[in-house]
Amino acid sequence: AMMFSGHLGEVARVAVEEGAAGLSRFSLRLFTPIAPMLANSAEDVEETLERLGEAAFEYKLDGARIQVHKGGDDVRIFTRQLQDVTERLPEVIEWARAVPVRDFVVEGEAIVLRPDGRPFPFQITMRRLGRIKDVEHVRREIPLSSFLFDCLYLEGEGSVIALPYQQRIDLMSKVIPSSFMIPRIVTNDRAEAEGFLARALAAGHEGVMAKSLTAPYVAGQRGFHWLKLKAAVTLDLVVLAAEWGHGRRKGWLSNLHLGARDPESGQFVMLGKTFKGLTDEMLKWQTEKLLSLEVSRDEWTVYVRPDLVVEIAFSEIQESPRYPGGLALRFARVKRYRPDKSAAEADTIQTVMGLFQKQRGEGQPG
DNA sequence: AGGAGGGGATGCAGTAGGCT
DNA sequence: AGCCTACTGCATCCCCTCCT
Repeated sequence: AMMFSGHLGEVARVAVEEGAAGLSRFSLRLFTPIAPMLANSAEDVEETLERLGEAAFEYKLDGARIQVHKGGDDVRIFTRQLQDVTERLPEVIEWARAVPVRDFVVEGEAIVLRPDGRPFPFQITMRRLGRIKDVEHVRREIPLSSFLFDCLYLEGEGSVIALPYQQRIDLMSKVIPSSFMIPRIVTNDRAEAEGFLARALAAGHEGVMAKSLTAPYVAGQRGFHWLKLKAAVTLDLVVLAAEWGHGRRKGWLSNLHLGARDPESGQFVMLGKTFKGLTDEMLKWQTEKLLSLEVSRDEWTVYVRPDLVVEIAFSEIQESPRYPGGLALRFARVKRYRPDKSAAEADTIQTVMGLFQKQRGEGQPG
């Protein structure tokens, strides 16, 4: 495992080039992890079907990606970053051994579910996955489920990464119990796909993945054969402060502190920071603007009069041990500035708490 | 296509400090 | 001297968008 603890590029070089296969650049060996195939985002089902035509739609679970290698009695499990996490996931070892095929490599998602099958927040899965000590004890309290969506190698077939996706799924379905397969449909019908997406979201999941039926497994690449579809949620928040950037952002105010309005106190509740989504032009503009609003500063940060409103996209609201409001945005990024809005029109902490409750509700029974 | 810019959370290991 | 807690730093998981 030591040799794979380094950077992704190292691993890519370790894998053997397979020029003859053309589309699939790397061959696969058991117990040598291969860089996972990645996805791009799509706006909606319509765009997805335009790009892919008839496609597979699968639930997108907010867990941790796993690549499971089995050779005889030996099982090894790798993360997206190709870390060997075998010892932490006894559940996976058990089902992999139970599959009546000697050798395989499959990919999927490991996630912690509630008894009724709805997902816990990602934080819970992380709590479990990060746990190294007392694994046998935590697995009773935080059991891990697996849902598989691809097959890279199969006894009797060898490497199947060059095969079209639908053929890989067909091969996998013959040996993997259906309860371990990710919920999936194949369609070119917009309404059907939209219904499937709505069910995924209603079940508390992140959204869906849409996948070309004909594409090979393109290791390590973020191509357009796989597209992710998620619910788009944004908040209009107020910039409370900004930190000086590093590297190519040196000299610009980059990392924004974001706050929601609290009508009761008239103050703003910080929900986290972001530096994502900013073009150089926006960096330049906001540096000038924020300096004009400066009220104080320290070594890294310029604090400003709460005035500027930004539209912020994010993936979910998390419980935060760090911020006073007890909530923080996960993967916040700037969509655009809202010069048309004043700070008094920004979204409130009550709105954020409402979204958080709704989010929890979707992950809970009833 | 890859790098840069850094977000939040977790668990773990190490250290500091207080207490018995 | 030994034990407990608190804090910090590190590695790892999840992820995005812009720029070269």
